Amino acid sequence: MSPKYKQVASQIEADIVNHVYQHTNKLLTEDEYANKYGVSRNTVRKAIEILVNKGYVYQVQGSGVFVRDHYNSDYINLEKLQGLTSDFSGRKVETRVLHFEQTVANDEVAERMKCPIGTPVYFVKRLRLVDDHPFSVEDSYFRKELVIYLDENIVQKSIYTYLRSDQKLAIGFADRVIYADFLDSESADLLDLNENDPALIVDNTVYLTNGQIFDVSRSIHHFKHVKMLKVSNIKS
Amino acid sequence: MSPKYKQVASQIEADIVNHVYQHTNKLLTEDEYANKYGVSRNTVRKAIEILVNKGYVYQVQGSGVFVRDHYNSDYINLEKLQGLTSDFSGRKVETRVLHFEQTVANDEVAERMKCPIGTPVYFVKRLRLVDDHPFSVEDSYFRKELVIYLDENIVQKSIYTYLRSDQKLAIGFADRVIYADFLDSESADLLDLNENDPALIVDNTVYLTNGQIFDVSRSIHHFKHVKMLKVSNIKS
DNA sequence: AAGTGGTCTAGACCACCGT
DNA sequence: CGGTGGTCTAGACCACTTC
Repeated sequence: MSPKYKQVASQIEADIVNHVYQHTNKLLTEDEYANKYGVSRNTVRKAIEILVNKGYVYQVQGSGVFVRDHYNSDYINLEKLQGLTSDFSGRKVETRVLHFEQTVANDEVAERMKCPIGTPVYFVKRLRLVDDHPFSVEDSYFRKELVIYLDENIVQKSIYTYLRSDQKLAIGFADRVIYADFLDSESADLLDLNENDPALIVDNTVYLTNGQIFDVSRSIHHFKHVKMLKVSNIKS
Repeated sequence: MSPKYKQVASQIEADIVNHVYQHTNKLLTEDEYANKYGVSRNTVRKAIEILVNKGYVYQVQGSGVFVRDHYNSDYINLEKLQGLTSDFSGRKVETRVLHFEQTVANDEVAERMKCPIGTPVYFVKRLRLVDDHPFSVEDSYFRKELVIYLDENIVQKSIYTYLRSDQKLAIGFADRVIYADFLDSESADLLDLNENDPALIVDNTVYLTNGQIFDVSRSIHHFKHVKMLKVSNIKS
């Protein structure tokens, strides 16, 4: 049972997607939603806050909440963390596992994971495709003591759904560092590009709620097909 | 007079920066802050939310709020929108205006600004340096009807501080699209790189609170010196 | 069982927008 | 001036962690 503010957010989001507010681009007032859904105004405000962060709407004090042009389905939204499938809903998203093994952290991985060299880890190399175009190559390492079990079947699907639901892993937060570099020859082959083309790279570090790092990954993206989007409000 | 929750956030932030919580990495409880500052618990929660978004702390239900390793001064934090000076506090940040003119939107700018071709705009080209290293080249366009006035002196300093304080412009929100591409030869010269090296590019679109676009810019970053950071929590 | 963060309410008052 | 979002309160109850 998800909390009320998320339910309200989903309902309003569905309305937006279905162009309910098309005429004026203006949402109902907070009081109106509070009545409509039988919740308090603060709950409505938390719901709207989610939509603001997802880039669906913007708020104007004294005036109302308005629908924005929202970039649909062409960008990786840095606000959402659920993975490609939700960013590219309606498009064909495919994952190929290129390599899966149980190994130990070398010096570079140990540094990124802040763990000793030689710590047991799972290594997964995957190629992601969107609409049959190679999209990104991802190298992931999972700390074995923390994820307990992983195999090639699980890795083929959504690793995070499995870790969260089946393993009950308490995932806390993640850092992503975004930068550009020359494309290496191996990734170039996989992405159908040339060595030394530009590459858009994301280094991802995922922490448990207790602050331990259990997953680091590096995604090398196809520079022609991948753009990231960040929506900002001028507050906080 | 800024709202209470921002004041509380600043105080706690100062405590964190001054290593007040170093021993345990644990903040006070929400009730303790509520008492300490004479505010309600919800106000404390809004304050902590800001710190979470800035990547200073993370929350664990039933346990407490904990200080994180925070990346200081090496990355552009995508959460903050205040510009380079605040990201690289303590380092030398320099801006050189390469070009300033009053002109009209061509088809590409008109498309990005969603305005008619021929709309009067200010064009500014600037080179940014950090610690004497070329950092990025930025082309900006401002819609003349909306910013009213701009000149070479203002453009040398913080354009946004001027627009906000002096022009009382109601800036609402901004989109940033991040991608990689080949470096063009002009930018390569300015950044002290070679043509066709990788480039990390950010297309920025800034809206007024009424939804109008008044500024678009494209920043071409030095791929060796620039990394962007996004901190995410596993909620919303 | 006690401590602590997460959700939710009902209501008050302020700040800003528009007519 | 009325409408609408922004801030703030005091208190209740739930969910999870820790002991």
